[in-house]
Amino acid sequence: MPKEFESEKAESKWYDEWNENSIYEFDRSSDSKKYVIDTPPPYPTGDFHAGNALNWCYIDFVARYKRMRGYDVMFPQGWDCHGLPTEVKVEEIKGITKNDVDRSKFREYCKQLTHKNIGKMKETMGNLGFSVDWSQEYITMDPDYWSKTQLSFVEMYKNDEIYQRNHPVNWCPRCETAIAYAEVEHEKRKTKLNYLDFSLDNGSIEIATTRPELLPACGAVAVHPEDDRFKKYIGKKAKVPLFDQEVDIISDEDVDPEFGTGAVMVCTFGDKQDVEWWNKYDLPLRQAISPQGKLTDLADEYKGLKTDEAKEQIIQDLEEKDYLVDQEEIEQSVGTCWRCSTPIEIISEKQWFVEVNNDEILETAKTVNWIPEHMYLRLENWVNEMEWDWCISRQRIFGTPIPVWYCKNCGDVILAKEENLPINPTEEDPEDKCSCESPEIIPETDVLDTWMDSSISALHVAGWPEEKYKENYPVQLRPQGHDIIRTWAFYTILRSAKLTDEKPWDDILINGMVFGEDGNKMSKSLGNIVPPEEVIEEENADSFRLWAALGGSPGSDIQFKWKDVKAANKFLRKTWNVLRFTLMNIELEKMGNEPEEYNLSDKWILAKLDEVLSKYKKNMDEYKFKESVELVKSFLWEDLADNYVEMVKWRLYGEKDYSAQYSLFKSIDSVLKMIAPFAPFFAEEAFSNYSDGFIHNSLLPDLDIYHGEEAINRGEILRDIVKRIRRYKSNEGIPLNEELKLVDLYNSPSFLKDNVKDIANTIWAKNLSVNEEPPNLDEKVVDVSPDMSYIGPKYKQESNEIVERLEEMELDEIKEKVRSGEIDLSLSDREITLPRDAVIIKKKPYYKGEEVDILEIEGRDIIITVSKN
RNA sequence: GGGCCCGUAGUCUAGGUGGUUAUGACGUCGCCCUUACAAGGCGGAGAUCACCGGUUCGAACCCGGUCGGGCCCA
Repeated sequence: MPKEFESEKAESKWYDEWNENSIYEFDRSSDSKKYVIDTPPPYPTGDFHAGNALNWCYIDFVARYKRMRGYDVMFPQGWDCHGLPTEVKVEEIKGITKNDVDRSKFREYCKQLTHKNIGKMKETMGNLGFSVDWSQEYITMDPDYWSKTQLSFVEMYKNDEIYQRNHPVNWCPRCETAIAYAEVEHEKRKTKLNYLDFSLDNGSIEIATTRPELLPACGAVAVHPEDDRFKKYIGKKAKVPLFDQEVDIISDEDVDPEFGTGAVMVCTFGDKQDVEWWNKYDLPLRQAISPQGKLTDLADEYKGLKTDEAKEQIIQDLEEKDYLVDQEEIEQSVGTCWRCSTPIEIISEKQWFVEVNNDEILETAKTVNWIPEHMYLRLENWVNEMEWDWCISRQRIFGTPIPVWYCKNCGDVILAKEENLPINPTEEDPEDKCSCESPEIIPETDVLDTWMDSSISALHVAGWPEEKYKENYPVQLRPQGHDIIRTWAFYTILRSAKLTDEKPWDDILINGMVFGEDGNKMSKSLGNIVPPEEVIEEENADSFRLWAALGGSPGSDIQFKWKDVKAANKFLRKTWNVLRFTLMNIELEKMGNEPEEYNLSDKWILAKLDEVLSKYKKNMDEYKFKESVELVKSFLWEDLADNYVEMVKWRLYGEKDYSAQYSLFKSIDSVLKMIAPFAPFFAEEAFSNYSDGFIHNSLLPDLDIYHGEEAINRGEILRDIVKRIRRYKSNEGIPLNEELKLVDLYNSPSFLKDNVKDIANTIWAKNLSVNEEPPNLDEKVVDVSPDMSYIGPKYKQESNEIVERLEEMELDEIKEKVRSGEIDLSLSDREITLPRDAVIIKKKPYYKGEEVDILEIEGRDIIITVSKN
């Protein structure tokens, strides 16, 4: 076995071997229990970053672990291709706009770019060793997939869960498309609050607005019903400056009297609040902004100006005509397009919507097991403030086509037939004519929001729409980041509830965000990005994965730290060396048979291993990766390497003792299997030094050779003695392989008599005696202190006084009382007698005669005396 | 402004159901090459458990408040 683990060699070798041998392939028809994962289909940006990597590490830990527990695991990988970023990128690369080429050409460009990006990301996934079953790969831009998206649309349309109507939508004037509420980001920006005079029949009312360019869209002025300044105007009319429309003065509780003047104008539409009031008070629809972000006919002379140009111009005119009373700089939160940061507008357009049923979503979400639990609250919170239905139409090209046409004659919607899907209405005609018999149709050119594709990923991987999808549905696991709970998790639950009346998954495992070493969220602009590739190059893939496991628990954000990666590497090195030691000292070919007898130290390590294995399984079942790795690490390092190996060296070297060989082998083999899900390359490489086949194809052992308290307790006594003497030697500057003349144990449990050789040979004692009786030494009581865990619950309020009395007493006096067995105390209102248990007695042995050292073991009665030579 | 999470040595961190001496890692200091590993072993120093108040015989832990940080949203 090589001296060191060569990660580069292992990484380049095993990933290919695993795939060539198809060891991660899911077999739908097999009898074994299934474990299906609804892997996130990432957006193919070409960059698989550290945040993705954390998410995928969690998935891979689970996938590999479940396989080793006998599950047939499906770890698929999809790609959520459609959407704006690719279109924008294509326009940039090709130096065109989407309207310069025909639709199919543009789609083709988008597909090419997407394929290229997918290739890059797959490479990183491979480098990190993810056990994806590539035979299950899906790409949402492939007609195969979008036929499913379209089918879901058709089904939901038929169930009246999708409808089309004029409705205010969030609109990006740059991208010229509607966007969903969830795609709106909020940025703090500085702007001017303008104080304007609206004239009344007699006098005027002063309102404050940040958007004077919306004056032509003004449909009302609103004040608080209790506002004494304005009460008298409620129900009257006000005249909008420059545009002269007369609008009602209405009152509403939601007006903040503290903001501006306490009077606001209500427009079509400045913000969500306007939409609400427009609905509530049935205000006129005054659309002053076009889909291109320019002012419309309503704006008279300002028509055709962009909003910011219009704003400037209008302010200037207001000033000239004395309507502008004052201006004030304020900070404001502006809704912007998630893609291009352009401030969004709310405009009324004919769009397609999915009905959002809040109760149904929450009810379904509640039946899912959220890890960590509190992440459910984020969804609940989001759902409870949902007021609009989900706008699913996008005025773009690269997206799943909406499978409908309109009749030119009567305007009816002609829905595509299920059996004709996938279909692109801009390229194909419907099978049947409209019911009005008119032959002329207009294809729908809008495409679907990309969340319509990705929100059926769970259904897709389960095999929907084939009937047998039900065998795998709900799927077992959805892993995802907490940043997309309000989108992907939300939409998936919504769609699952509508299409199947079921929850999409049993468990949802949430991962946090990745921060850079400076403590900020990794981002290009902060320059704190560490790409996974860099870590693999500097250290190795397994150490990166161990960082992901150890850096934090699911749900919590996790900071990238090089020193964690390096520490992980040390753990691997230590494991490698223990295996190397093992293989150098065992007869590998014999390992199939269980030895007939075990030594106490063997029973101890095997019982300990049994305990570690069962805790490990419990942790892994609960997605506690950090705890799992820590558990294995401390077993490997402390129990196995620092103690067990030291205790069995003499048996391995001298007697070639089989039970020691076997126990050592079982231990390190189990350790490797437990770290295999976390460090797959390392584990496979290590495994190949002593076994055929793949470690990732093997099962986690169910050890039941020795277990239980007794073996562990007794073994720990043995370990403590050996450890104590090794520490003694180290402290005394005695080389560990130097002999000690005489070692005597006192107050020893009798079973240790069977372990004289173990102890003597481990610590190099020429002579060793084990005595049950106390040493012929004097013991000095050095301290008597109250035992609060006894006194507290028993004496409650009197506890403090008891402690005071005890502390007042001289050591000699209390010693005397302890000796007599009765610690009588006089409290303020009564006399009590404490039993011996109420105090903790610390003794120190000492020796009057020759040169021996006396060692104690913390927490044990055993006394060790040592004569060096 | 709202919801959720979090404040424990220089840094990161463990601490079901309250029990007095708070865990581990990195770093730091000292000693030691021990037939796998000095990228190792043994040991030391380093914490008023953010702050204030309450419940309790007893609070890092439970309750209330304050301050600070993070995420998501308005």
